Amino acid sequence: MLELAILGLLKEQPLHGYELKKRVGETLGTLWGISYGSLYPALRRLERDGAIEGVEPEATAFTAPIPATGSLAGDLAAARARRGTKPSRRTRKVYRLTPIGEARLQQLLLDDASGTADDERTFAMKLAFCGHLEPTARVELLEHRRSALADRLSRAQRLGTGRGDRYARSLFEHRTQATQRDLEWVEALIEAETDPNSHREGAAAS
Amino acid sequence: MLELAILGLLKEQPLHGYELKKRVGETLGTLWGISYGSLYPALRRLERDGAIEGVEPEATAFTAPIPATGSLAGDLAAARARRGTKPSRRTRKVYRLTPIGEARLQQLLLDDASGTADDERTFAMKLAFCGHLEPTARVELLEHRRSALADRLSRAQRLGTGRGDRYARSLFEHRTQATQRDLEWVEALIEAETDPNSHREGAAAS
DNA sequence: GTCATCATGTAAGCCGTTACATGATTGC
DNA sequence: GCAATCATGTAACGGCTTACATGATGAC
Repeated sequence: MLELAILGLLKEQPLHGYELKKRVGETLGTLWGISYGSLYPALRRLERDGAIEGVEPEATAFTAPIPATGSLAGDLAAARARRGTKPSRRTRKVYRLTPIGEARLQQLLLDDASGTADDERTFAMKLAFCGHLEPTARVELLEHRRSALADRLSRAQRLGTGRGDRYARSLFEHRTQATQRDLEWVEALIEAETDPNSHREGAAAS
Repeated sequence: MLELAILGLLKEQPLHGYELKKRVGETLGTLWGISYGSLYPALRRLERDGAIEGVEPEATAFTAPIPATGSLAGDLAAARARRGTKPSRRTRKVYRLTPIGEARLQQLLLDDASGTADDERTFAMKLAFCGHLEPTARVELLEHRRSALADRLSRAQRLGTGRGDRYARSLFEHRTQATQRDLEWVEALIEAETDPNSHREGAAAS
């Protein structure tokens, strides 16, 4: 999951750890807040495995490329000096996805994590980054989710109103309804995917 | 969390591990399926701490109490022989809540687990067992949840439509709506709690 | 007598967290 | 120069899962 988040975000643009953490918070909202204690070790691991690599500081966030002198620290200082305004932050390490990392991302997006606890989070992550998937694979992901939700729903409906006191029952009902809405949502996503009309950029999703 | 589930279920009636696992699945539905690898160690831990204790086999599931001979295995066999029908299963250990366990349950139900990841699960568990709480404490639990959800919602609304491509945005929107519904649900629960009319047994919750 | 199910347990490991420690840069 | 924030990192630990091992019972 952590890997998926990191690779997915780096696919869009190079980032450093601190920023990465913030983005995960924005993308997954309340669903997940990663901690530095897991993030930084993960970054080093991914770098060791060749999935990500550091980028030269001055290439980071500015559209105009600046010729390097060979000294990293020197270049950084120079780049800062050249602009009068808000300099980039300091010793941060900006990472970028390598081809190996791309492959790894595809793999993580594809592989069947069903049956795992924490289905919700995993699917949310996958959905957030499924734009990097081929349309076919994307539909497959959505269909898979749909069938999982449909199963869950029918199981819940077979159980009726649930057991326990009114609190437990209310919980059960509320969850069942939530599942139903999740299902409808996923079905709408699938339809949007299938219907070529809604594929135009800027089309609003319900 | 595991402890909460165990103590909450045992509060209602004595059960053995295997059955406990099934009940958690029924109560929490898709939210959580515990595994034996965590359940049994937890049971032993709770027994060691005096929160739960084993019950005599024949007292387990039958209304008519049968005098014990002193030999557990003997009593079990005897009890089985006395009935012609479906005998109880074998070497299962049936546990019951002790006063210490009750206190522990109250404590777990009460203490502020906000800020923790996995808020959802924890609240779901607490709600499922909040029938064992005093009305005041119950309302407090609900109010606490309400304020957490309200915060979350307003933060989401301040962010607008969310970042990223249409998948990420759709996820964001869907989650925001889910939060809104959670909030309405909790508010309804609070109102039902406050209104003395709806406290009659058998009253239907919307 | 053997298979499926019920039932309990252990060992290893994963994936993350908390708490802590440290350093760079900017704003005042 | 001092505080706030940005930024990176490490160590210890926690809770749960998976995979494995074992045994009892009932159905056939």
